[in-house]
Amino acid sequence: MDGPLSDLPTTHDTPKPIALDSAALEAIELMFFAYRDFTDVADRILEDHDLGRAHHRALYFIGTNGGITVGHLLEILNITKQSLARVLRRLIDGGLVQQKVGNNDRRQRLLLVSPQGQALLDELISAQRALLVRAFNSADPASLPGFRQVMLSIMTEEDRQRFEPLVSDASADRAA
Amino acid sequence: MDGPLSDLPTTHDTPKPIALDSAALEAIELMFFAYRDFTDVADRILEDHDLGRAHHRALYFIGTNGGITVGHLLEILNITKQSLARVLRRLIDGGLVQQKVGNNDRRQRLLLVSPQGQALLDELISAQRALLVRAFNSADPASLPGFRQVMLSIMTEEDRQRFEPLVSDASADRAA
DNA sequence: GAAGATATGTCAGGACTGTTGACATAAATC
DNA sequence: GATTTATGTCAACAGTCCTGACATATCTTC
Repeated sequence: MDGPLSDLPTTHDTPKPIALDSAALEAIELMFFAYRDFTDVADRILEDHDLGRAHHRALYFIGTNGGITVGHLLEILNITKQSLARVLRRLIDGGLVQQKVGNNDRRQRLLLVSPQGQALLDELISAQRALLVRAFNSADPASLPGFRQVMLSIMTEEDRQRFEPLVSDASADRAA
Repeated sequence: MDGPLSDLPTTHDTPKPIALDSAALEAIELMFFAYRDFTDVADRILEDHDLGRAHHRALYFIGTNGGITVGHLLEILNITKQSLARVLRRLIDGGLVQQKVGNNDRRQRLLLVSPQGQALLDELISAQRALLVRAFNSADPASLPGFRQVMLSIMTEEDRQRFEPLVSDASADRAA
């Protein structure tokens, strides 16, 4: 109906289930519109380079995981190697990504972004980061941890673990 | 270059811009993984009915806006009428959606979900709602308003307005 | 060292979803 | 009556994902 902590129209108990349920219904639409507008700022940049979202995703994870293997990238993206191959081909042929034979395992093709690839990636990240910083600034600063916690909770356990190093950082930090 | 109130990484102040900036970088990935896993639960159901995400979106907004016009649906989805036509054709031919001539304007084709369409939509909504309720339960209850506020702030002003009736409810409520 | 497993690449074909451009019809509006 | 609006449709193209099959090079194991 309305806000996440609203209602309590009845007597006294089971206040949470009802509130969570209506909050979840609204959240379905929050996810749709927020994600669409979030990806939109990158899509506009990608258009200028005749690239799609799939190229963006590959470029992003190669850029933030320099030297990543094809297999690991496939695990992150959760697509087939044939799908990735097409995308990777464009990125490599376009000079945005380079390959390097693995050091220990010569079957591996380690992926690296070229300077041009990094330039494009910087542009994409800046645009999305700017959108998010504006959003964070216009929201109550106290909203941030809540946003983060809910987003993490929505993910599968497997995906959530990708963020855990950052989480445990805080607790394991002072051990140094 | 970046955030509206950002940088100046020099002497002593501006602690927030830096924090917001790194939070925004992490949020790029939060958006990617959370949205993917969120859509995944619906995708699995859609597979059983040989429908795609586009059908889900159309069915959803028809179901939650009974009697919506084609034009209004196009505005919400932000796609071309040719794209929608293909999707709508499947939904109508499959008996999930029905059309009705407009009352005031007989050019309009008002869209309505059939009982079967509602059954599928219920299934889809239940699955996503269950995922979100689980997420909300595993997160701190105080996280919810923050999540909502940030998601709203990420959207364009136009999309945010779709939620405003709900927002202003709280402030205009006591007027009754 | 031969056999099997692994990492990667590629060809072929199909499905879904989005786009542009062009045209058609019916009904509202001026 | 002329124009605009709401909707539908045909055609073609692009991007992204999938399945299935096969090929090559390089580990790993017995």
